[in-house]
Amino acid sequence: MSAAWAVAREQGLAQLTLREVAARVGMRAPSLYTHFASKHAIYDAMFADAWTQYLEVDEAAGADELVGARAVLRHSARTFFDFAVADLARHQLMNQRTIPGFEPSAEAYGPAVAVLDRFRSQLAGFGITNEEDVALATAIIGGLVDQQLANDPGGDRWSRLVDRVVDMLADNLGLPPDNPEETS
Amino acid sequence: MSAAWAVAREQGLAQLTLREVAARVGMRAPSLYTHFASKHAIYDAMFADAWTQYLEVDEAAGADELVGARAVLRHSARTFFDFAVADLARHQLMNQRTIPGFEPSAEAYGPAVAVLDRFRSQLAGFGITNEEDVALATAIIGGLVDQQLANDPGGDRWSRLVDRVVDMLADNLGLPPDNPEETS
DNA sequence: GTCTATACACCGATAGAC
DNA sequence: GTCTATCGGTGTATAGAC
Repeated sequence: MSAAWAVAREQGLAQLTLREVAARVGMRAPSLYTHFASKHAIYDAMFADAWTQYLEVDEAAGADELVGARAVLRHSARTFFDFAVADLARHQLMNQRTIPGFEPSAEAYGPAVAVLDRFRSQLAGFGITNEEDVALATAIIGGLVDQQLANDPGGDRWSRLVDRVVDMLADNLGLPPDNPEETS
Repeated sequence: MSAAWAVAREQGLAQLTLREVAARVGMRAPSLYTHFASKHAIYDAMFADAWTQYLEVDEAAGADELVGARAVLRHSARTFFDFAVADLARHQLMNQRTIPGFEPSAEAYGPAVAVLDRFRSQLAGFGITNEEDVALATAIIGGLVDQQLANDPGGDRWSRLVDRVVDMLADNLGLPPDNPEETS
């Protein structure tokens, strides 16, 4: 698995080959079929691994301990953005349909669903329960990530917009400013 | 070219093969090298073709003839969204980095730059000249498109959010409501 | 069980005959 | 300009050694 991640990072997710992964663990390509049913099964395990990684990162980030809806959302968005931008191959696997014909299995989707549920309940804590609002929030943050990786990899042209976007979203959702005596 | 588009639509952009394209025009694969230097050269021509298509669609849509900044932006956003969602393979080529190692040539970028310049001058007409605001607008609409195609292809879960997102953006940009006697 | 050796069908690309 | 033949690469399958 870690060999597979290394190859994906170095050569690109789609350029991952069984022969290269096998070579890094001192094997020949066909031997991998003892452990994985196919190349897609490797992607599947990586997909689950990546979302499990993020679930732990998100829990460790402790956004829930902050005071104020906007502060919590800003922190969650920043955590997601930074995690996604830090590893292009991982992000392509987690959030895009880069690999032709690859669809994660139901088991692999488990941790991804857990992450989304965490976000949903976070929003619910601020009275946001509408599914449409959740879809809006994920789309907007995802849009920033995609633009950053596609058009300014390694830079910060869209990274600098994360806080602004969260506040824009909070305004649209009708969330009050965190500090009551402030007016926007 | 039209054969290439047909293959990309039917089998996926990345599954496009020279043999299949050649077969559809009554040739063998190597003969294509007389007309294109490589497979990437075909992608390059398709990239330019797609953005040229959109440039024409956008000009024909006539958003500029509408009255009111928000109405214009809503119309432009809808035009872009519908065009992108109508053809997954085309959108992957135009707006994502789906093909490993493929980077459009400077010539192929021409029409794409023209489209962006059109959008930029549209915003400038409403007093929006900050590059950051342009980046924000493109990221947000792009985010909707990606979510729609990835998580609800053929549906309308994010399509329904286009107007709302444009108004959210307009609020953030400080654009007044189109109808002066209305208050948000 | 675990791995190797071998094979197959496909890919993009090139060389050279016509 | 198009062909055939071929090369090195890929994912994948299977037979058989240990």
